[in-house]
Amino acid sequence: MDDTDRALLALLQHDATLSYTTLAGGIGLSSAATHDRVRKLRDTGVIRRTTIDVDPTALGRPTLAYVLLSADTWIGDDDTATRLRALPWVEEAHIVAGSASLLVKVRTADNTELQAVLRRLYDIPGVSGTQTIVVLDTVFERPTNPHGNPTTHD
Amino acid sequence: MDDTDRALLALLQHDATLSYTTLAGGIGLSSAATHDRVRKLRDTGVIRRTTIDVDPTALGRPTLAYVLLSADTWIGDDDTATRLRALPWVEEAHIVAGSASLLVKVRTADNTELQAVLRRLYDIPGVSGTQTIVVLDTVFERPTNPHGNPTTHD
DNA sequence: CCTGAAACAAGTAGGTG
DNA sequence: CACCTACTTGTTTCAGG
Repeated sequence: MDDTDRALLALLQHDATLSYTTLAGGIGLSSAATHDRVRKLRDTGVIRRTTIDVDPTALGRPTLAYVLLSADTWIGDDDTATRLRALPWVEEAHIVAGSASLLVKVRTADNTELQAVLRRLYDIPGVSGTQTIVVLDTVFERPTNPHGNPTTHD
Repeated sequence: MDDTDRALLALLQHDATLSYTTLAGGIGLSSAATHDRVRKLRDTGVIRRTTIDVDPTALGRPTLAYVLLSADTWIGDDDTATRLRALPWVEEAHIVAGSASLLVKVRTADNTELQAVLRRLYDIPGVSGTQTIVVLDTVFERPTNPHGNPTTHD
């Protein structure tokens, strides 16, 4: 993982349809060497997958909310994870420190559907309460920055 | 946007390197028709871009936290957005309802770096306080589900 | 890491219900 | 209008150095 790899990752994050020839031009290498590096990044798991970024509004889910789940038992187990995965509105689930146990990211069609999802979250065994943070507007969402932390060199 | 489009989106979310021939086989259409549909999904903005999913740990940012920013003035303006964008640790920023004004997703190398980012967030004009939710473990992160809400047909 | 060639996919054109 | 088959252009991928 050198600077060339990081440059490659940045280019591919921005547009993964770029040809190896174009990528090669961007980093000053031959197309074959570029190909080799990308293959290695895939094989080592740095690149987890090539995917598409879909507009949630176009999919009928313009409403976004973060829900903090409180629990009276441990809900960081596999069963809870399985139940959360079964809910198509849940995009992320994290075990968190603090008074809540779990943080989930939820996308729904509207507030009515959000309410229905909250009800389903309550139905998960161990869940004793929810605190919902409704997103009014998303300022930006972007991929993890591959470049070294700028302040490291201060 | 019919079921065929949604099936296409689901396939591409899972693996955007699939050839049109393979995609075509998955949805029972010719390669050219598949190509046409994908082009339309791109042109209409349903597919925002093709990108790679990079492991944040491999990029040296294994620590994840959500930070709620309180403000004593309005911080939903362009200047605040620009300042947040300038911080490479900030992956998402949302204007939220409730006592906080802004919710930001932050990835850092460790807790020390997280602390440094919090300090920078405080430096944004109008920010009067932060509440940090540290993620101990990510259960899952996945793309927006393209399929119709299962409970719609209940 | 490079050059170069073979296998393959993307993208285009023209035609059908 | 969405789909098909057939073709051209360009890209991926793999030798060998």
